[in-house]
Amino acid sequence: MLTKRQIIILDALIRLYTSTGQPIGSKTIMNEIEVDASSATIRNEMSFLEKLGFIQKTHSSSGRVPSLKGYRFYIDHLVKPQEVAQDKMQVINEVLGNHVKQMDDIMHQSAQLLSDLTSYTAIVLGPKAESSRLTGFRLLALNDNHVMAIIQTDRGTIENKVFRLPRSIKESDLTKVANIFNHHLVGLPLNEVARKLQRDIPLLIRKYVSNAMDMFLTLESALNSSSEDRYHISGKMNLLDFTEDMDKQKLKSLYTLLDNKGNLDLLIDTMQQDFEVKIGEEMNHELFTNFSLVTATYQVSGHGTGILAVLGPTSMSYDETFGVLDVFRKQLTHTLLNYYLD
Amino acid sequence: MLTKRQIIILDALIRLYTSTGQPIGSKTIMNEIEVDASSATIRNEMSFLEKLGFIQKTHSSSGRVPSLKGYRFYIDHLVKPQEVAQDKMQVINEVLGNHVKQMDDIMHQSAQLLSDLTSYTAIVLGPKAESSRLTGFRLLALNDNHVMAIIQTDRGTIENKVFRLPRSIKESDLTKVANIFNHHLVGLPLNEVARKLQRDIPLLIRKYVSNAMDMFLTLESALNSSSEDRYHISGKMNLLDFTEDMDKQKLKSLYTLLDNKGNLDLLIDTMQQDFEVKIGEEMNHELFTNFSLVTATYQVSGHGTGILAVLGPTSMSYDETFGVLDVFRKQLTHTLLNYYLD
DNA sequence: GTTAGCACTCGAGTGTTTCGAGTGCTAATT
DNA sequence: AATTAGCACTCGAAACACTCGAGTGCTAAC
Repeated sequence: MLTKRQIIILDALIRLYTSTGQPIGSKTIMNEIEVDASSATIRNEMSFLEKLGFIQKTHSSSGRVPSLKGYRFYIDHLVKPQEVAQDKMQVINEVLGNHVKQMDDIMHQSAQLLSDLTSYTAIVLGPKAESSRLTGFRLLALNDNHVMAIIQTDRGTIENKVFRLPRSIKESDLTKVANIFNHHLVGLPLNEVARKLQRDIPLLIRKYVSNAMDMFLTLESALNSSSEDRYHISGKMNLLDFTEDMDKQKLKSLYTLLDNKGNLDLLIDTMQQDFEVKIGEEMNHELFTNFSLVTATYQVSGHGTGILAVLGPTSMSYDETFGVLDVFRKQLTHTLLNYYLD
Repeated sequence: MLTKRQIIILDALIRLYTSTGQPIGSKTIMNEIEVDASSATIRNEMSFLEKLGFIQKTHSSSGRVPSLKGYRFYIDHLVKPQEVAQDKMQVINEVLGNHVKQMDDIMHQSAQLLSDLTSYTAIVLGPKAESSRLTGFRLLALNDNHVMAIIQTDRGTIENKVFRLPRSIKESDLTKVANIFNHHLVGLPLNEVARKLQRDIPLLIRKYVSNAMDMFLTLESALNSSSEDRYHISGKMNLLDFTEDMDKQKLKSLYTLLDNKGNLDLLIDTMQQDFEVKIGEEMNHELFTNFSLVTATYQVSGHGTGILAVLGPTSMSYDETFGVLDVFRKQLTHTLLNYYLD
């Protein structure tokens, strides 16, 4: 168990380190904290904290930096979400309060704002209900060989895909196909829909559409895309400020990973709740050892849960990030409630 | 005017430099070229070439590197498009020959392949006819307050946007609005459509849709997006291999620029023809002084002109890039002709 | 016109030195 | 028993000197 003074020292060390980026020595801490103790005393305490694994040296006579265990302790017990400055609040209110028309715009602007305000990388996931159902399905003949499929869910998502059919199809056949789809698929949860689309439906519509495999592939991608399209990422390049230790090759891998939205699933656990922080090694990915991911969820009652995430250096200012995220989650809940209402 | 020997030396110097990246000395050139001349003679010739501005030193006793003027001369007179290796050809044929279904996929895969094969950054623009016309316009009520607009052009492009209307609108009114759109807009060139959308139409539909400004903004963005959506960029991160001289700040600017497709207009002149190369300063942008942009056009008869571009270091292998681009333009013409045909 | 020969230049790499921030330990102090 | 002043020690960063070699320009001879 840590003594009060040890906690104060650890707290000060982490605050100092996250704001300067430099290893912190005993004198610096002495000048920072209220406690009346000489640098020698603090050195003793630091040596103790090091033995317990909360802090470490970069070389034998250097100051100390927090270790993973140190950060973990800080985040679990010492973080004080920082209040967001008035001017920043105003920007957030303006941007998100503004009556934006499209869901994508809201998400996109949130991500951008979040990365701007934190100077880190922001990832925003739109709200997703646990099991949304298919409520509408339409096929629309655009011309002789182009058809548009429109997929609606009970959560307000609308996806559409245009695809070409191998041969032109009679309008009447198209209607029949649409009817079959409506009859067999509408009302089902999306995962069920995907399954039926692969198994049962091909048999049913074979007589109207001869070579429909392409169509199914496309439709399936439309169903899935709602998952990939949930990710909005912004400020990727802010990470460059924290990658001095990486070589070119690693940088490439890092950005290839971030550019490919499918990979973000690996990073972000969509089943988490409230605030969570993954520090460095906790992300289980070599490339991210020097990064931390702070995630917060937001609820839009009746329309599911979304996620806000900030990816920054392990030595990021957690206080500030927590503060900003907290404001965002509230504002976003509010904005989206309006969005779904009117 | 340059003598034959001087040209041979310039040619060898550029080839050597583009393959090693190091300043080239007289002895190296002596060993490379067929001409029978001592290193001293070559030194004299190099000194002459330097006086004319084709090559330059990096410091007073260094080897020479090509100057902008040198590259220009090389590209205008000496480039020999390199034949593409058999195995690479096969990959190209496989990927582009494969019967891909969506235009976007073709473009996207082309960009990716092009950047893979060159190890530079690839930008691909889909074909665009000089003046495509609006051939179809539909409004589709999805539910009480969501409407989908579908825009078709005579070149096969199909854009669509979903937007919400402030209040629910009668089905019949919607039809009337759609009729007005069809009557006044269909058949016109797209730029004309955009103009009318701003000026004449609002007056006409005012009585059916009270607050339609949002709708127009959205529609306009759909019209324009067909321009932004033409850009497909891949292999951005390959540029990292050629940015050792850039600081973090510049890197950020560079990638912010490339990430924002709207900015690519600045880089790529859509009115050019055949092969063109912009070398370093010729791009008129500080960030690109050490890069070159090689562009090639491809024609899909009756469906317009598209652009292939490769962005790499000024010291890139132009021979290879020209070779690859030439194969691509042919294959892409072929692939797209098929695409439009069936 | 060409070339061998040579003095000269400069960057890259390597080793040396200095400096200061920081530590751990010991002995004296409270 | 906890604290602290004092001091020897450590190590990285920065500054500096030295060497090496690839390359040049110039001159004089071919």
